Amino acid sequence: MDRWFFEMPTLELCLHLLGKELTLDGVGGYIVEVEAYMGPEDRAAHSYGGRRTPRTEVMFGPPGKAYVYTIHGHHCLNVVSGPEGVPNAILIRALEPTRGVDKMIERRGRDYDLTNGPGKLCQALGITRQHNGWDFLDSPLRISEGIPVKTVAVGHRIGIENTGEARWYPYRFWIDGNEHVSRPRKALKKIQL
DNA sequence: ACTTTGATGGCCT
DNA sequence: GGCCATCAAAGTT
Repeated sequence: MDRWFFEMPTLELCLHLLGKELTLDGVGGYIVEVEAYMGPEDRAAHSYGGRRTPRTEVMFGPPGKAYVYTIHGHHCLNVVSGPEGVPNAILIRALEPTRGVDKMIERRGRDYDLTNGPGKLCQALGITRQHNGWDFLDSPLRISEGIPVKTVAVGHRIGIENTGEARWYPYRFWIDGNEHVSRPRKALKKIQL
């Protein structure tokens, strides 16, 4: 990937992140599910209304960096999207494991359901708040070329029932038919790439 | 200093 | 499908 990759509009970047390989220190897999969080105008976003706090600060900076937050004792990884100053981010919700599976099994304490959820994949890869702000182009946390994607399914996002109309926004994207998607849902529509 | 709130996961029926 | 453990971050007093 190059710097331009992360300059794409957020929803477009979602499509292009699918199939890419995400790794930390040689452990990781193909990105198979993501969700967009569209900053100030998206009630489900941590940065809704331009809310700028120590937690959300990294989203106000340049795209291509990691935004890692904790919830319910778990960690979740986002790719900060642009344009710079607009606090958009893309939540990585699921991977298809490719590298370091033994390490993932050790960290997860089981040999199934290793990376089919935002908290699970962070545990499997060893991602914590210490990785907040890391650069995907210039750190051990990397996004690189992966596999071509034929069909992307689109649906509403998971776990944001208390956000009014925002819960229905079609901002969830996954590789159609992939076995590692966190919570199978019927697609609102499908996009052929 | 205290209270509320989840972009979850695991286990249950 | 539902319940709830759990804790950092943010909001409130």
